[in-house]
Amino acid sequence: MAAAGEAQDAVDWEVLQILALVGDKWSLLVIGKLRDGPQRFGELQRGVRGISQRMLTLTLRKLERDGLVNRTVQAAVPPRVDYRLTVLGESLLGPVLSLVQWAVDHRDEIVEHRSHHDRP
Amino acid sequence: MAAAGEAQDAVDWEVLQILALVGDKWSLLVIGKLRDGPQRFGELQRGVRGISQRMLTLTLRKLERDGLVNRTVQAAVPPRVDYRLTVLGESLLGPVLSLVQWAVDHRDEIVEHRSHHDRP
DNA sequence: CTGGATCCTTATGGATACTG
DNA sequence: CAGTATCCATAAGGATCCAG
Repeated sequence: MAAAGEAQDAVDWEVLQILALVGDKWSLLVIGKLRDGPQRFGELQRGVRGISQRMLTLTLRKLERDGLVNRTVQAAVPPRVDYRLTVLGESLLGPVLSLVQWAVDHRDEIVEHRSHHDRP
Repeated sequence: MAAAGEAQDAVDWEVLQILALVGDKWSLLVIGKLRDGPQRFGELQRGVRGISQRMLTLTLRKLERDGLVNRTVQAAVPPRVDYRLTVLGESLLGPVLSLVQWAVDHRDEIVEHRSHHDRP
């Protein structure tokens, strides 16, 4: 009977998918910024503190590939490129925000425990 | 008026805290395994597919330091060490599972979009 | 059984310069 | 403006050996 093991593997797969989507430093911050609505490349870079041009590009490419973000180019001079959350991307907002809310609710507890652990 | 910027920074801080807690490959899997109840080091290593001894140790140390996991040693030969989720750790389960549920609900959509993006 | 120490390879990401 | 390309430093992580 390998049903239990297979079920566990399935769960693991989902978890790893989540991490592949938003488990890096920038994806969640970019998605969070895009909550404000469609934005241009430059707006995003100014909005997400500390992100480099390179990482913004890589992050947007990944989010686009995974279907969370939509990229629209308007051929003009100077060029204008807008990024917006897709329906799929917006559907991710709920679960993510509940996690953020958890962090808000427990930040003091975490910080407290961490310092207490360093100096018992 | 810098209130908006400060609020955004606060949100960013929470997001980065989440990533520091569970944004790595193994933390979520270990937490997921600990849902089954308190377990020994060896059980965890067998339960979390592919984790090395080193990474299990490091992950558990981090989770312990952040107050998500409790470590109890029973002096004996051979030594026995049990790990269990703390109350704080269990409170994280809800938000995390809603995220997992999201991945379950949209896995087909994600896979489909990904392959479609590779071959347009 | 639990887990620390070391070596070594790869992945990540910042800085910078250049292009349509 | 919106990238692409390159170089380089650091971090992450696997394999292995050793010890209480």
